[in-house]
Amino acid sequence: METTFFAYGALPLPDSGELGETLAELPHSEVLSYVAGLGVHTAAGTDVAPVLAATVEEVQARVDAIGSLRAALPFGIDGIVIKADLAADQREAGSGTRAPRWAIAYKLPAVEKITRLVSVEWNVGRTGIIAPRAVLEPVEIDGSTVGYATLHNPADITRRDLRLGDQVMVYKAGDIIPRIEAPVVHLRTGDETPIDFPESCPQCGSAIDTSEQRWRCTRGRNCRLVASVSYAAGRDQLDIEGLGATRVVQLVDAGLVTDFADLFTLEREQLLALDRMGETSTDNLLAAIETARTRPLSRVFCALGVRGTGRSMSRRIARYFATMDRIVAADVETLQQVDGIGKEKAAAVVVELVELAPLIAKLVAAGVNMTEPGATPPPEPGTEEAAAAGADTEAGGDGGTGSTLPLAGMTVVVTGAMTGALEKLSRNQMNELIERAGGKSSSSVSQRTSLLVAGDKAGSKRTKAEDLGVRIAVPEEFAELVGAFLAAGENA
DNA sequence: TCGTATGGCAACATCAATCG
DNA sequence: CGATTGATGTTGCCATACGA
Repeated sequence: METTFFAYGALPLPDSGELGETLAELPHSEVLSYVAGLGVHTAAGTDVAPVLAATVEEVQARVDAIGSLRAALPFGIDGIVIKADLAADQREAGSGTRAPRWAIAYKLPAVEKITRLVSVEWNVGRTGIIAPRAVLEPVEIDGSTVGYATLHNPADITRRDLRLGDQVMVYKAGDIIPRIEAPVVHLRTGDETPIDFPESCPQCGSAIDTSEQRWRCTRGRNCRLVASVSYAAGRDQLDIEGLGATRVVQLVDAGLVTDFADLFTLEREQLLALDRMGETSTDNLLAAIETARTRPLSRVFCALGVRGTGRSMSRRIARYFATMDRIVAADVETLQQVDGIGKEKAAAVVVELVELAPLIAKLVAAGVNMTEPGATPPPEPGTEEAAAAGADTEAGGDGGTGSTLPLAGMTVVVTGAMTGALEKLSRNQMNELIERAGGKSSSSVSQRTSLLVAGDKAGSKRTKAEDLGVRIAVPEEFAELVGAFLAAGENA
């Protein structure tokens, strides 16, 4: 079958040089003309070509015109996009995390069909949320066969007074996701029955927390191990290719995985023993897991599945704290420094991180990366020590010249045997490294010490640091913290 | 107090890779 | 070679917490 596409924009490749800059400055209309000039199809050659509109009235007129042309078009449309033409306007509007704010869709009404609501299933998600899903008598809508539709939550069912056996209006929201619009009340026969709500978690039988609109199993993320692990392996988290739902179920059933940290200690023979896991799949999966070990902190943190922290929030948190240690050590006040975290979310995060401590420890033990590349942590809060160290003239806030150094304002003590990237460094070289990174090195632990780098066989200094509550880092973490300065020192 | 950004979820078709 | 599996793209809706 011959396929056609219409270009709706153009983006430069990273190395397109001058063209990249030109494209970024061109009004959208001219970008499209340019693309059309290259011989690429655009909507310009159709009956619903883009037009420049200067007023809201003109926009409305064009929307109406296109709407009335819809049925006669040789292709399907679900709406009309209204865009800011000038590059400067687009920049000013910017983008949210989902879509640009300078382009907005006017949606035409979707095509509807009537079918029967057969039953309702209750699915438990990775967070323990119990979501109702309607089972429909299959019906063809706009090229695909619809058999299910989400009902969101119990209140939604009540609000719309849905009953089993009802004839319901179904459409595809955005021409994609099936959705029940409403029951067709006048088609009722009297044989319809109420929809039963679950009284205990359909997954594990535990109690249900009904205090919010979305009901949750009281065991939360622990209710559905399979869902938690799948989420952790997902594209926006650890991105482990080849680990789909079926594989996860197998691993859990075989008892090989009790949390997602177990993925990192899987052995080849264990995987080969699973159904439909041959040599190729096994080796690919193992390689994917190895890669996952080095994902940035933002993704590892996201994989934990702390409620209210998805992709965006996890990135902000990781950038702010730079290491997992710092995130875990953060109190409610510190967490609120992160954009988008207020009182409630901060408290929830603290509580969940306590629960997750064993899992995090397990991940650390498995060698999973716990740092965010390129992120510089803020100066330690509770800065009496830092202030006393006298190195925080720039921490006051007016300047900021030296504040980009990772150890700015910190007093650091080294003890024990270094490992990893720092293995070959003498104590003196370590001290140099600390100072290059903006810190002050010292040889004894006191109240004024901000960080103790403790290697193997660390002794009394470590004990003292623990007593005083001084932050302790293993050499590997420290190496991450000062990575850039490490390379510089080696060459010198 | 209210507008809004974000998280979380859901349905389906389609294609490529791999297993048995 | 047929069957199984995973990956992917697409977007509306809802609830909630943030933050001005």
